[in-house]
Amino acid sequence: MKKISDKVIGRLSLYRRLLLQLPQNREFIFSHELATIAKSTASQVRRDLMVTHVYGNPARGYEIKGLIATIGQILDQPQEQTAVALVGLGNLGRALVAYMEGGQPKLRIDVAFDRDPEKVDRLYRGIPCYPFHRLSEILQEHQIVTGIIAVPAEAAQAVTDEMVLGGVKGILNFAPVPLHVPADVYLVSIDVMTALEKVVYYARQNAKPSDKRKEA
Amino acid sequence: MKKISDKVIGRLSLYRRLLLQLPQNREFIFSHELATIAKSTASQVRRDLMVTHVYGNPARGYEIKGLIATIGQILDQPQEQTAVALVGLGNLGRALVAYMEGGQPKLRIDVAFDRDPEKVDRLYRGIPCYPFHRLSEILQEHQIVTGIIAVPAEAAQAVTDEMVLGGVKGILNFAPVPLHVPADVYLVSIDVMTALEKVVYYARQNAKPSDKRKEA
DNA sequence: GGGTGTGAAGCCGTTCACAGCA
DNA sequence: TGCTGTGAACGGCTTCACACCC
Repeated sequence: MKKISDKVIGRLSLYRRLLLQLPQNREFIFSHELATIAKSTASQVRRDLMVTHVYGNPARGYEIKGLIATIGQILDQPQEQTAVALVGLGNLGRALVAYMEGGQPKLRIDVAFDRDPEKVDRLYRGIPCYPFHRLSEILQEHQIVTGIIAVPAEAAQAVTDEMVLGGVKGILNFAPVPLHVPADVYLVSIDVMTALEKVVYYARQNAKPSDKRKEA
Repeated sequence: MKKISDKVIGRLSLYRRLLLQLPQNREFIFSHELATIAKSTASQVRRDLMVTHVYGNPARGYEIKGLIATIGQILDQPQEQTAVALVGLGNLGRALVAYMEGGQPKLRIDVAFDRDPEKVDRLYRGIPCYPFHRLSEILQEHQIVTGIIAVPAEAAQAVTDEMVLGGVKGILNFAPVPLHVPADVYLVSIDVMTALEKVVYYARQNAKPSDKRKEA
């Protein structure tokens, strides 16, 4: 299978989620319809779907079942569930646990880690929680290759290093620090403060022109 | 001031945060040094800093104070604090409150909203919480132009519409749904499940080659 | 010599536009 | 006729490369 770009993978994940929400009896969908619900364009959707090799029919559109199945083949582990490790069980960590319970059933948070002795060696919503110092050991033991970092900035690089030691190859980071990882580890950082600053900046730009309050 | 791109705004925000963490007595920094801590490249940094019109000196680098001040002029509201509204006080919402307490002091969550009558009409960490139906009213009253959506997917579009009605021009969305907003509203969506699926995908790709466990 | 500022090139992702087909 | 699949054009961002300067 050739390389599929980052962006396309992200959109395929979105398309699948949207397709799964369609009425069960719905069989086909046109690119422009999927584009509408994904807030995208028809060309973009067609381009993206090319990588699935699910071909649409000009009269009917794309077969929904086929798309869902093929996107699953691309994104999901062939077998059962994929185990993910979560480090940090603060508000953010707990929000993520809730998120996952609703979402993709193929992904499961298998183990959690926290610094707080109160949380360690207990279950949180069925997830066992261990202390930081057992990180790499337990990741190796469970053969986990994906980790989520939900700890404060100061701890993030140390946690990352332990994860890498434990054999993790993909990290989703919520700490507001640029992390250093080896070349064979894929890192996605979600920087909430930066995102918010962007929004504030553009909100201001857009609010300015109509300074004399446009609301009636 | 000419248009500054999305990406550049994001990096300026990051650069400022990193510069603020430098030792107080540090006066100058070279582009390659800033690049190292930002996990970027020297050319990228120099390109980005061009928009600030803070010029570096080949012998010394860039003056840190000047950079921080100029980035502040670009990103921050000229006067005091910028008020932000938060909708949804679940785990995610509370995590965001905590985030903001640590971060940028220029940004402050002024009001919160929740569906839960238990939370409504009380203070959470000093932030007053109102019911959903007062959203647009209160946003207008407080002249708030920036909102954060931290509610479940089902409620997100309705909340968005109310925000827009209330005069919001920038939205940071954490609900896993593509939202529809008018052209003059700037929207950033952070889709955690999609980000995680990306990470899982690439983690698998990277883990595969060394299937016969490389750890000694 | 080593770093900056910046045109120019390169790269990638998106959009256009159109032939082919149900 | 209206939609698909896709080569080609376009546009934006990043990287290169080099003249200029301390």
